[in-house]
Amino acid sequence: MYRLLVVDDEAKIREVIKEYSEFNGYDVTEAEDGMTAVGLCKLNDYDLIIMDIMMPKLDGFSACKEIKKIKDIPIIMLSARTEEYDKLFGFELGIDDYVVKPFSPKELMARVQAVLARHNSAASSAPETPEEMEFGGLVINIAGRIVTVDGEKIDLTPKEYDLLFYLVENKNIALSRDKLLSDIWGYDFFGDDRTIDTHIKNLRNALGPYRDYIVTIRGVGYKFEI
Amino acid sequence: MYRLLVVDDEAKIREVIKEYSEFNGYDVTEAEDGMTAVGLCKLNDYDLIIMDIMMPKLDGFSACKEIKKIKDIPIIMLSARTEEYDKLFGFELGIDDYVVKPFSPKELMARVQAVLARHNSAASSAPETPEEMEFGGLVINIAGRIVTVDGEKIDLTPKEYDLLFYLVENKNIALSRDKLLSDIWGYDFFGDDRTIDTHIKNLRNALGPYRDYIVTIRGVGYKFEI
DNA sequence: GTTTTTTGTGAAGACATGTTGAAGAGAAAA
DNA sequence: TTTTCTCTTCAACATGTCTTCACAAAAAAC
Repeated sequence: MYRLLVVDDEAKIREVIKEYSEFNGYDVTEAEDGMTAVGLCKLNDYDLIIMDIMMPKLDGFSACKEIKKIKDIPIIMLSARTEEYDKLFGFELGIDDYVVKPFSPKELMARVQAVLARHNSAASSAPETPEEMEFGGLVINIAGRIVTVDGEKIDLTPKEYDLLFYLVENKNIALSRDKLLSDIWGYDFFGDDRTIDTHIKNLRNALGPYRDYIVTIRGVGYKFEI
Repeated sequence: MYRLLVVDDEAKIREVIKEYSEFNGYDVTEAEDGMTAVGLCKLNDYDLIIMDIMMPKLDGFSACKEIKKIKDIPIIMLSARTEEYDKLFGFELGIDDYVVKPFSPKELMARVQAVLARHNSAASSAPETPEEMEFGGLVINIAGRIVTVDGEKIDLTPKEYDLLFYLVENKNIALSRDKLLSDIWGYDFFGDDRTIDTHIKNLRNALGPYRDYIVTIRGVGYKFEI
């Protein structure tokens, strides 16, 4: 049975979350401020923490920071504030998901389930993504971020590797420049579309005999075709 | 404009919800029991239902069950009872959100908005878009933008592909040149109608044995007939 | 059957897009 | 700070694509 820690200063919110969580078979502990939450984490083990940002004594971000120092427990943040800034800031601290108030219990539960599943599959030795991907003589070692061409290791810059990996992950799917930019560079990148072209060029050159795996789709973008 | 159905036996509650909803730009229909609500749902379309649990004739849970059989309308439940049992049951029946009385109208409105947004994005972002469309030996791979004729891949220019895809998407529908132009080329295209004819010609040639799927409708335009 | 209207087709110029090398800006490492 | 590596932008070039046009062919109207 999974153990959840629910941290919020509003009793009503805690109660709703607790009831839904218990219905879903989770064991719930409540805490009403960040300080208490940190203390509880020192002494007990939890599988997941659902925590509000705005709290007395110790806010959610600070509490998150402290907890992450002690143990690697997945954290879902609650917030009434929708500003992007919070999200970014939070994610850097290792937050696993983010739910904006008012949320529906159903949605929250779905996220809890997703985060737990993600964490478990990562911890257990049954990864969804294989260690390596092979396409003829092109081998991508994911854990090591190493790419070999006919057994020979090739040098790729970080962006080149990310681009290759993304293309391969979505092989046989036409990917627009827009999508590539927002998914690899991030939605906050406001540069030129054509940057991709240059990286594609460099990547193709690096792939040598396998350069043709990367297919241009005129008027759209690129795809990895196998 | 969104249409809400408010179901509660207390006129005062209905009135409050109606007032706030209309202020927020929603169109509201009232019903005072579950039986009436089910009847209304059979005959009308609503975007969201706000329903009390405790009602005469047919309680909220039973009504919810009945309505879900008919149509997939998001439902927000109201309840004065905080017992677990209520929530559990509701959860299983596919309730989208849950508000405990006494609630603040502001909170309820926020939830209405959230549920509507979620439902809409879910509906629009996950339509039944098959991976492939087949018409005899003509296969269109949508994700990869690849068209094969009797297993053989054919080369299509961007416009040719877009045109084919649009025709197929609207198969058996007569499409005027005007409509084709504005929907494929964009409303800001001020060129010649006859441009389409040339593309149709090229597309037909590319389709080889399946060229006759594209039918000319004299005086109007073209259609994909299957 | 002839004329008129509409569509089919091939060719060619105009246009748009992708490729590429180079260079400077920027970030990371020394 | 300096050096090195990476990323981004730019512009010239090559190539592919689109649009237009003129005429042929077909269908409809007279």
